Amino acid sequence: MSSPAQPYHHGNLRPVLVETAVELARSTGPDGVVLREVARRAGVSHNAAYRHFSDRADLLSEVSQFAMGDLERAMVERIDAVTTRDPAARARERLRETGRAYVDFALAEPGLFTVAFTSPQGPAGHEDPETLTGPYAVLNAVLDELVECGAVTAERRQGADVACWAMVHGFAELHVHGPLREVPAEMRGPVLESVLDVIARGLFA
Amino acid sequence: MSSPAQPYHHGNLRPVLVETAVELARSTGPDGVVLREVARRAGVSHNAAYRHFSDRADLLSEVSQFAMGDLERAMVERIDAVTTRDPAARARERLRETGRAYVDFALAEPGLFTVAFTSPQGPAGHEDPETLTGPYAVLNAVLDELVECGAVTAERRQGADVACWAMVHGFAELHVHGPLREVPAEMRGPVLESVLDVIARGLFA
DNA sequence: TGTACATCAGTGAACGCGCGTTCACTGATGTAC
DNA sequence: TGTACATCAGTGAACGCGCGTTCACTGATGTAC
Repeated sequence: MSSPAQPYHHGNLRPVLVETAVELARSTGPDGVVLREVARRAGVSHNAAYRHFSDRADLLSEVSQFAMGDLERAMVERIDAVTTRDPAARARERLRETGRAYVDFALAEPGLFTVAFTSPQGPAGHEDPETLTGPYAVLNAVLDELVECGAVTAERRQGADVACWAMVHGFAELHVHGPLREVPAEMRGPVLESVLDVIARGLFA
Repeated sequence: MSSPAQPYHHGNLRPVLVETAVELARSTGPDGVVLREVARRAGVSHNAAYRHFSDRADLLSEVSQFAMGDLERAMVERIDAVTTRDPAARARERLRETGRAYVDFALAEPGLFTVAFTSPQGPAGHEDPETLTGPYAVLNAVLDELVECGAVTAERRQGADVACWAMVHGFAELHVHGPLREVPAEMRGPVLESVLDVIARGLFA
């Protein structure tokens, strides 16, 4: 009547492997996503994974997609929490919060942030705009709001997406992997705000 | 009288190893800097390198420093080539050229750019400002010029260095390793210019 | 309801890879006397 | 000028690592009849 502690058929292995790999990525980055270690932690033989993923790159790409989704969720959550009433002020604040959320995620979850940008399939910005998803789509939606409420002119909307993205991505990279990685945490916040000020002055009418 | 083709004592091995490692980094990035391959290409046994470097990380750090110097040289060269007469316009153009040179280097030499930002010793921005060198110092000097000629206020000078750096670094990262890496080359230039416009409007009085 | 059998999802053993690093050694060089 | 000897800068062989991946296999499941 009692089933063995570890039945031969796991029954739910694929999602468990992804989850385990995500945890590994969280703590050790892309290089930490080692097939044999994932299997070990899932309590399964090291090549059981090959029933669910064609190879390590396949699993890693799954992890990467999850991480990108996590970043997107973090951004959306923070953007939606903005309570400013005035539409233009609200849109401006939502843009700021987009940037803060991006950087905060990178600094809080450097492993996931790194894996999110590791060897994904293709470009994020060249599919049919209708079907855009992910952080880039979120940013674009916020920028479109700014145009709609007149805070950003149509002309300045051109290239604004890449400008915003590059700014926060660069800020994050410099602090996560780059030469600013030793900058104490309490200094980062104020500097980020002044960086966001530069973007704001550069974009808003 | 004739010396053998390969004398036992190389006589100049250390710089040759660094040079070889730099070429390897240029074509294949940090992971391509493999001790045994460096030695192979230098025509020397694979552990001769241990007479000159304590380990692979030591050699790689040398390569990283060279690459950072290369980036700096590229920036200085381009900045010095600006011929604009009017001091304020000249300073503004020098800042733009700083950004263009940074991004151009990253895209032309992705391997060196990557290795330059790979595991260097410490932060670039926390030594005594007097002794600052490298790309960050070059940027700071250009920004100081802008303050001197009144194009940037002292208040806006605060954080301007990180803003500029983050912007071009992020632009470069997104295009070299990131989701924009498939963007065709002819589209990058115009987008970079509009990104530099955002910075300019955000900084200049 | 029972049964034969294809298919699915695991297992353990093994391979090959190329690396960084260490060891014991040797050939060449420079210096004290 | 000669010589003994310490030191420097190479050599080739070997080790150990942990990985990704493949192989032949087996236990469990589901389905057609």
